[in-house]
Amino acid sequence: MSGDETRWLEPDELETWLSYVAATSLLDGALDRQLQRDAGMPLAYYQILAMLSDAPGRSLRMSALAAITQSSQSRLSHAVARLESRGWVRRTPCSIDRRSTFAQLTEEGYAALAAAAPGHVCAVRRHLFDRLTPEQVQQLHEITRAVLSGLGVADGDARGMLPG
Amino acid sequence: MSGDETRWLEPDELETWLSYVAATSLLDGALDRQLQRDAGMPLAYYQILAMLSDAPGRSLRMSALAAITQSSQSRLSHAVARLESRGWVRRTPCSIDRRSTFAQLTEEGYAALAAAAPGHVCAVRRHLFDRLTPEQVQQLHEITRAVLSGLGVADGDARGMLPG
DNA sequence: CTCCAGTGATTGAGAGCTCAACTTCATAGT
DNA sequence: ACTATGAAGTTGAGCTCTCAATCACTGGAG
Repeated sequence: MSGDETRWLEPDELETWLSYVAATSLLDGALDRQLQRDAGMPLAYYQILAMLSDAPGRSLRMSALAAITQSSQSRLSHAVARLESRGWVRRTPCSIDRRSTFAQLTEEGYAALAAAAPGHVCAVRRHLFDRLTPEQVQQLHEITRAVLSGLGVADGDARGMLPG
Repeated sequence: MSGDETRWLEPDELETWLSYVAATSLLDGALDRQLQRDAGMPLAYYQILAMLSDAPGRSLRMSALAAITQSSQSRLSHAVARLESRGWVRRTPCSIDRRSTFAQLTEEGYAALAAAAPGHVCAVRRHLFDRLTPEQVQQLHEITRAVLSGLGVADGDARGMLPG
């Protein structure tokens, strides 16, 4: 903490960083707004429903669901409570380990996801994949994998997005 | 809206997308937590202070500040109100156009930014740039530029990050 | 001059998130 | 069996963000 040896960003790194911040926050905002407007749910809820729909029995332990959605347990607990109040998710206790709770997608939840999916995927295409060459998609994958490995995440943790 | 011609994501696109979502949300969370812990401010506030510090007179119109921080006017207004209550920003009316308001960084605000900057830049390095090759930095810049152009943003809008 | 559409900014309500407790339960050590 | 440690999940308070409504002002059009 003594001495001033901070390595500031190089000009090209700074440009990249500012561009990254702008792009990710705008992309996030655009997807969030699209889903909120057309499906009445924020992006975070869509991701929860999508992960559940892809799990065996459309059901997962809360802690597993938190892990694959990059969410804290507290955040997930609040979110599932709200999803449950809409009838999209049902919570059931686990008989093996009575600390655990399973979150299961209801039929209504599945229907809401299925209704939201086309518009969402279309928005992801329009804003991201339609703008990139196949090489850039590959590069982006490598880059995000590198970042993830630095944040202590094993690759291939997250699965599924399509309902079906 | 009739017919089911949704173009779902290809397997490699899906992989990339999931990896992207995980990486960006974790990176965002890590930077936010670092700043909140070490400097008592969220990332969004740091970005506001940083943009102000780089402006002539350390001062910008609210609408200009909103634009370069990718923030809605409402969000910025709330944020600046909170920053003002901490003494980090001062609001002054514009005499030319009396609808406008200038936000100016105070000395205390500059000091808070200067104190926060080393830790923040270090975290950006650790989590992002230290994990990428120079080619990947270049690729990331191209990719984010492509995304920005699709969201109606002219490049080079945002400037500055370092205090000084 | 008067009216009016549009811009800059603020406000309040409500939704969602974070952080720090706290409860309940499992398990390893003694 | 008894205790300690830690994991799973929930809760409440406080903070930030979004959305819609609103206020104040500007710049024309008639």
